[in-house]
Amino acid sequence: MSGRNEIKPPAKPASIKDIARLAKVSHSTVSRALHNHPLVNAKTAERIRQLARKHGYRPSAAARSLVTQRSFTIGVVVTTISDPFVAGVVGGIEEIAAAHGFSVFLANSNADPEQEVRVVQSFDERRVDGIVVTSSRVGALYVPVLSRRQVPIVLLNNQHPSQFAYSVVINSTQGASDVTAHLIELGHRRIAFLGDEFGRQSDTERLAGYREALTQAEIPFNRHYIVHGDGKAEGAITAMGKLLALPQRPTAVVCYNDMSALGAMHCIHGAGFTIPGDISLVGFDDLHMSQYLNPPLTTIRQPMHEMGRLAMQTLIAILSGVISQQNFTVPGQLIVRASTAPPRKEP
Amino acid sequence: MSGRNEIKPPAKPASIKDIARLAKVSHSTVSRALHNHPLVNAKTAERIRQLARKHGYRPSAAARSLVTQRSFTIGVVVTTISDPFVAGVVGGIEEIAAAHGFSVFLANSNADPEQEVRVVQSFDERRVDGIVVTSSRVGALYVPVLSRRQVPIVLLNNQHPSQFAYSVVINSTQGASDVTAHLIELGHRRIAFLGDEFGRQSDTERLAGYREALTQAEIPFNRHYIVHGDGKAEGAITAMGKLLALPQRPTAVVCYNDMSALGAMHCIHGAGFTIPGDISLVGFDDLHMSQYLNPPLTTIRQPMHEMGRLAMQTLIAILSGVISQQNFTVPGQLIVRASTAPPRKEP
DNA sequence: CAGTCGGCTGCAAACGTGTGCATCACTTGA
DNA sequence: TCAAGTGATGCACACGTTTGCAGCCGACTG
Repeated sequence: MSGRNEIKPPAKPASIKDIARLAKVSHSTVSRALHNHPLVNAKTAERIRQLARKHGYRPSAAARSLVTQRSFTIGVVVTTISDPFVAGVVGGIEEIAAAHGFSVFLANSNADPEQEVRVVQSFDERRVDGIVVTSSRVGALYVPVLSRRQVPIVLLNNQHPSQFAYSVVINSTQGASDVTAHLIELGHRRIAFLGDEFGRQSDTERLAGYREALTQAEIPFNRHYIVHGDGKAEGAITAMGKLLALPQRPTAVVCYNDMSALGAMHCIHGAGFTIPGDISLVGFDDLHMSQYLNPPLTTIRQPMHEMGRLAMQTLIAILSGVISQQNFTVPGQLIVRASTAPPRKEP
Repeated sequence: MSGRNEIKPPAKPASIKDIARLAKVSHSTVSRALHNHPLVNAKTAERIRQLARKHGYRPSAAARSLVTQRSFTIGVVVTTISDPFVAGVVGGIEEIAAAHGFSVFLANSNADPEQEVRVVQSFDERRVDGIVVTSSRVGALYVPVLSRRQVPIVLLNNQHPSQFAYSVVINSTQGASDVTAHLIELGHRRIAFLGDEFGRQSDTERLAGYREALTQAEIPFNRHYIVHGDGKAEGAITAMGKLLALPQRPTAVVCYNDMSALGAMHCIHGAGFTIPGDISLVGFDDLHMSQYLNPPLTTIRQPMHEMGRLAMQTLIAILSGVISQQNFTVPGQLIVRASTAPPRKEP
């Protein structure tokens, strides 16, 4: 927090009064002309607009929002923008925001509570009109802001949903169930689950979906087949190692997400096994790269871009006073690729 | 550009005058107390600060920047945040920005000129203190803003550098030369280059580096070994297909970036060849996933996060009035992994 | 010809903050 | 006792907009 000192101001841009002086009218008239207000003479208005264009006049958003009490900005908090899923979501948010004249503030929290507090303060000072929180573990932390300033908050795939906020979530249970069912249909019975120890809500739900499919097929649950990584490739490698060390190895693994599947894939290949020959592998997300992996990954597609769009559309609806649905659950779609196949025949 | 109408304002937050009323002092005193100005009584100041904290007072950034003529915001333009390289850069920018009390506006241009104009206008209205443009083809487009308002602009890996702006670029020539030399050292002589038809500056430079290494080793240049994709996996697949169709296939391929390498890898495997057995493959970027590919990818590491940090640090230096170096060229680092090996012995 | 009305324009206040300058109370020194 | 000085505070203006209201001018009506 240093360095906010001794900073020199840039050149001053043209103000509405400058334009007024040039047009020989009051600044009120200029304001009205630029807003196409009907109460200003058509010819004068056109003359003013031309002058404004000529001098590259841009109204100050700060001054405007001071009087209108609306900033036309929203804040987006993410754990890290380097996560490809998060980046996809942010892309969707930004697209809709821009189309409606909103600018978006992006802030990384790095899952650091102290940093999250700073982000909230920053958004508060900026008087953002709304907030989207993606994949955070502490979305609830943002609720105080909401209660004080009535700023609508949309939680996207939050790990700790609050009933006081709006939300957009993937149907984790259904997705995990579908992908597990797909493996069962192929003939697998020794199916493991590689979760994310940090993914509270979604990990629980995906595990539930996995178990649901097992139950449905009357396959007994084996607790040794449940291991946990960190939702990234690194943690998945260790976790996958544990599965490979089991006396009776699984013939298929359901991974928490595609990045975990990538790590697991790396581990499996490193140990000299083949996919899907020795082990079938599935992910969750359908990241852009997943279709090009070797082998291409079977997974549950999470429409990240659309989810981002939906979050922003919800925000705009709320701000427009439209009564919006509180909670959206979007379905995942099973994408079958070459990383899954029937298990090898028992010798 | 619809929907900026009929939007209801949120609850009004506490203002400096509210705090002043509660503390029974003028708003000037409150302002000074919160800035730790020495000319206010220590006890009064503490009392005011407590009151402010108790009522969750946050000064309005808009009002402040109106009088100080500084917004403590910067604008970041990217073609698409879904590009993992771009996301890494933005992460670095945001980290430094946050540490210095700056907030960042993120805008996607989608490489659409019309959209770029809108972004410039938006940043102009918001009175951003600085701009970072990443991997754009039209960075020059932002210069008019600079000339009118003296807003410093830092171009990061821009495809059309302007001598009027600051810049941070990867040393593409050196990187491509190093990675090509690595292949030559392994014994390859039939080396192809798979470029990016849209990457003006960087494609030219990487191609130059490739040729430089060939010349150094006295390997004749073969124009049939030059093909172009689109910098993404999709385009690389088609381009790689052309190389595989050649009567005398190359034994190694230098790709424009890791995403292209991913596509090429997919194509090669799809055609039944092995890596690095039949063909050695190298990329450029060292994306996070690259180390986990099958096989792990040899590439040039581009320190994206650090480049983002450097860009933001440069911006802050300029804003602080420190005379900063105009152009930074950062070196790439050769990372050797399993996608490269000596060529198979000729039969 | 006086009065009214409609179309256009300007005045002034407000939004929330920072800051130069005047002011006030009180202490100190001669 | 009075002048000067010191420390703390308030006044008032500025920043660049938006907007309710008053006012002006010309034309039309009775």
